[in-house]
Amino acid sequence: MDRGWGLTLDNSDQVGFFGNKASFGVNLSPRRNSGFIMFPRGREEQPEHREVDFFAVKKEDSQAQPSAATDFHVNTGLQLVTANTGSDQSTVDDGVSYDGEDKRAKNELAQLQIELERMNGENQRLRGMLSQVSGNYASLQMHLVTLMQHQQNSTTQEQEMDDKKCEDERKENGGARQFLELGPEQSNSLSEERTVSGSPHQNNLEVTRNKRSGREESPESESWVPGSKAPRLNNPNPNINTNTNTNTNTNTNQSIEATMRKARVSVRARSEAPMISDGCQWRKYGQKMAKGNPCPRAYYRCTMAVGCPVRKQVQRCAEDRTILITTYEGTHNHPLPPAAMAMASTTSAAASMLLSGSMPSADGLMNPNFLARTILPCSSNMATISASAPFPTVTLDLTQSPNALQYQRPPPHFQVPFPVSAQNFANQPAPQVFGQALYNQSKFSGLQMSKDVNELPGQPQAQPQPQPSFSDTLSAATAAITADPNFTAALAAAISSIIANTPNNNQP
DNA sequence: CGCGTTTGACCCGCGC
DNA sequence: GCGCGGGTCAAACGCG
Ligand SMILES: [Zn+2]
Repeated sequence: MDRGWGLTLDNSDQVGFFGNKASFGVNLSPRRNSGFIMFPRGREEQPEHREVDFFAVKKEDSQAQPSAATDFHVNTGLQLVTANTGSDQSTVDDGVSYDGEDKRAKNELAQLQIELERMNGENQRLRGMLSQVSGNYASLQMHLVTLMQHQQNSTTQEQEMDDKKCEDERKENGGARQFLELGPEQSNSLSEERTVSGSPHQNNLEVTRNKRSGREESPESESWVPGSKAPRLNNPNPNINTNTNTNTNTNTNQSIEATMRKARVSVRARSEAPMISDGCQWRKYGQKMAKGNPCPRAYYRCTMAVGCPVRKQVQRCAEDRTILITTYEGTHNHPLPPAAMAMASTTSAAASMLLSGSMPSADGLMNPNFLARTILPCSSNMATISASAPFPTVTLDLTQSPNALQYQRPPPHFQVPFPVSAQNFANQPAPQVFGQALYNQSKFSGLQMSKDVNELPGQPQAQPQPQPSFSDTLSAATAAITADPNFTAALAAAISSIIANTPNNNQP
C-alpha cells in the first residue's frame, strides 16, 4: 500500500550513469526528464515518451555502453510495439491522404518507434544492471576501504586488536559478499569465507549480539533466510553457541548479521510524502513520539520476505518538516527487485563500511577519526558517519543545496551525471518526482564523513590519535579511494535509485 | 474476510 | 530500584 509513495526518484540515473558529462545536457528539462525516466511505466504520454527515449538512445549510443551501442543497429526487427506505435502514429498524423511519401514517413516512424521500444527495453535492462553494478561497486569500494583501514590498524596496533581485526575482516568480507549476492545464497559464501579466514576470537561481536539478542534478534535471524540457511537453524539457541563455540558458521553468520543490524543508514530527503518509496514493501508495526520531535516516528519492517530483518524508521525533521528522515537497519535476506536493489546494496554497503570503521572504534579504536579525515577532502555534505550513540549510523543527506561537486571535479572515467534540475521536489504526484529527486543526487558526488562522536565515553584509549606515518600513507590512499569520484558516483547512483524506484515497475 | 494500520501495553537497556 | 526513552508486540480497528 505504502510503496506508492510520493518521493520517488527514478532510475533515470541509469541513463545518466552510463553517459558521461556530455550526454547529460540532452535530457535536461526537468519535466521531460521525469517522463523519460519512467519509460517503463508511464505510457500515458506517448509523444513525450518518444522524445525522451530518443534522447536516451542517443546517449547510450554515444556513450560507452557497448552492448547498447551494438544493439542499437538491430532495431528494425522487433514488432512488439507495432500496434501501439502504429495507432499512435496514425492518430497523430493521420488526417492526410495516403501519399507514397506519407506512407514512407509513416513507415519510418513506425520503425523508429519500434526501435524506440527496443531501446526502452534495453534501457530497462541496463538500468537494472546498472543499479546492481553500482551497488556492487559501492560495496566493493567499501570493502576495500575497510580492508585498508584494517591494515592500518594492524600496523598501528598489532596484537591488541588482533581478534577484533579478524572479526572485522571477516565481517567485512561477509558484508561485501552480501551485497554482491543479495540473495539467500550469500549464506554459503559467507560461511565459507569465514571458515577460511576464521579465527577463534569473536568475542566482541558476540557480546554486542548477545546484548540485544534476547527477544527479537535471535528469532529473527533464524528466520532470516528460510530456504538456504538451513545450517543455521541447527542451533536452537544461538546465544549459547556464540559464546562457547567460536568457529561455527552459525556463529559468525549471526554475529555478522547482528553487527550489520546494528549499523544504521539514514537518508534525509525532502519529501512531503509520508514515506519515500525505495522499492521494498514495508509494513508499519509501530509509531512513537520521539522525544525531541513533535512529529511521530514510524516503524516499518520489510515484508518482501517472511523473515526479512530489515527495518526502517521514518520521521520528519523537527526543524524542517519537509525533510523526511528514513533510517534503515539490517540487510535483506531475499532477492530484491532492481528498484530496491540499489537501496539495499547501498545501505548495506554503507552499513558495512560504517561497521568496519565504527566497530573498531566501538572496541576502542579510532577509526572514526580516520574515516572522517579521510573523506573530508572530497566532502560536500553527503554522508556523515556517526559512531555515537547505541548504533553507528551513516547519514546520507539529500537535502542540501545542489551544488554538486561533480562540477568541481573533472569527471574521470565515469561520473554520475545527474541531471541537475534544481526544483525542490515536493508534493508532486508520482512521476515528476523523479526528475527532481535526481537533483538531490547531484549533491551526492561528495562523500563526507564526520565523526560526531564527541568521543566514546568509556573508551579505552588504546589508539594514539596521531597516526604513524605509514598509516598516514595508507589513510591517504584510502582517502583517495574514498574520494574517488567513481566511488562516490556509484554510491550516489545507488542511493538515487534507492530513493527512486517506481512502485509499479519491477521487471525480471 | 483478509490484510494493513493504529495504538496502548509491554520489554529492555540505561542513567540516576 | 526506579523512571525514562527507544523499540516492538499484538489486539483492535478500518478499508477494499
Ligand atoms: Zn527485505
